Amino acid sequence: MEKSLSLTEENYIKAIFQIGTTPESNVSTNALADNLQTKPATVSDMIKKLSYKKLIFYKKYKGVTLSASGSKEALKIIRKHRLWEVFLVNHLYFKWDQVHEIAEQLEHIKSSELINRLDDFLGNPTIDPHGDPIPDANGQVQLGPSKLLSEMTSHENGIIVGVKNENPLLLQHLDKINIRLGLHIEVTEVNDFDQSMQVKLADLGTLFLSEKITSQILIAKNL
Amino acid sequence: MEKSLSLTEENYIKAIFQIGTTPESNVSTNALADNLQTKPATVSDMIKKLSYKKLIFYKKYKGVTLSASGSKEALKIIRKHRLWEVFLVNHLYFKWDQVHEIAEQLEHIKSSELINRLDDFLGNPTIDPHGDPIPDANGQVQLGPSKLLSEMTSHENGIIVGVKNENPLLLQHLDKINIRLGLHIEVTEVNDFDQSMQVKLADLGTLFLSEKITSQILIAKNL
DNA sequence: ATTAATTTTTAGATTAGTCTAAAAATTTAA
DNA sequence: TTAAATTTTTAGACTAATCTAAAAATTAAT
Ligand SMILES: [Mn+2]
Ligand SMILES: [Mn+2]
Ligand SMILES: [Mn+2]
Ligand SMILES: [Mn+2]
Repeated sequence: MEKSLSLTEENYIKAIFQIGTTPESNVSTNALADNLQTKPATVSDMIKKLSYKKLIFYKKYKGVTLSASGSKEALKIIRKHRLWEVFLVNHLYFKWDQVHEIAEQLEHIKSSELINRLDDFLGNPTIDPHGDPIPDANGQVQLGPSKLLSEMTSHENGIIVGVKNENPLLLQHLDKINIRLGLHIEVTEVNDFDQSMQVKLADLGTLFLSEKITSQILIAKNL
Repeated sequence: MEKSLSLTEENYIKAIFQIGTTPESNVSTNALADNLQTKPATVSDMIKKLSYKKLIFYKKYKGVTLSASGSKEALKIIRKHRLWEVFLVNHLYFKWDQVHEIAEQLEHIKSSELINRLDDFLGNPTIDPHGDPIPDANGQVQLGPSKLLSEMTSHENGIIVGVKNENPLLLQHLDKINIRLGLHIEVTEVNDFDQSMQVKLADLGTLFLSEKITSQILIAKNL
């Protein structure tokens, strides 16, 4: 019976998972320190511990990658985080910009019984309020392919399926200009100079968007 | 802006609240150590800290009592604990013997917005699944007066309104013999030798109950 | 009212997680 | 390819929460 991870250990595992683009990509000490708002020296210590526990692979100065058991843990935490976000938005009527911080706490509650019942209660959702996929009880995620709005060219169109990060200020701004998941969007013009765009939203008419925003919006890639 | 309590501090404050019968009663170091499954030496240290923070009154060797701010904190934690228990039973279909441990974790989630929305979502319940009153957002509790079944005499009757503790084995046993909150109960006989009782339950006929059980069941005191 | 038993506190260590400052390794640039 | 810049690790220290062992205070029992 291996002891369950501490809250801190869970946060490290999750950060490694989320920083690494591919499962094999090495995550640097500094990147982790940045993400976890701590100091590189602190990260170095924790890395040794996680490595000893075989949750990560680690070679000095070469960064870390998650082991199979590390990935499994990460997916469990992300599953909990996203299911709680769905609960907060769908049942407690929080806005999408208000839930991340609370979910950061709730994701550490230990009870697989609880999370599976919550999953059922919510109707086994496959995406969270920000369009991120929710891993199932076995850690499987099905993520429809998507691209950034900023990567699209004039006259391309598609459906908004997600936002790249959960910064409350970004989310509030998107609310303000009526951008939300599920909307059909068409690029009408791209300005070469600053990559700003003019787009047309279903029903809502025309909008100008800076690259700062278009680089955060995910569009479904229709296969 | 006073820093929020640590999980450990919260558990101490709650234990002091729950051990003390009246708000003024002094809670001993050993009683706390027992309740919190720790050692008296550890309690002595923590007591100093909580005293320094003015959450408790403390005189060496004389035990502790909660200050006004300490009581307020305790009631907030108890409110959270009991609201989460209602959620787990009413919406996730946990049994009443399965929720205490999970609520022990959930009670430490920090967000008054969350707990007030949860309260509304649940329909502002006044009691938890074990019959314990739920403090409102201002820390007010309204507890209908009750007495122990073991204190009743032959031919007395009343409504079961609570259980004194949340030991899963006790709760499971009560389930097994069909005793639950809201039932009308009448004492038909009390055996002087061991205080065991014969009782009649609405619809469910006659039952024999040992003092071990009757001393855990609360009956409404009809005024 | 002494003595004995119990309770509580202090003293000294330990572990997890954190920090700063300095040393070592790696990467980048001249 | 050597020097400079950057990244990472180590060394040493700190805080919160815990423990064991021993000392001090209180309470109970002769
Ligand atoms: Mn989130
Ligand atoms: Mn999310
Ligand atoms: Mn409980
Ligand atoms: Mn309860």
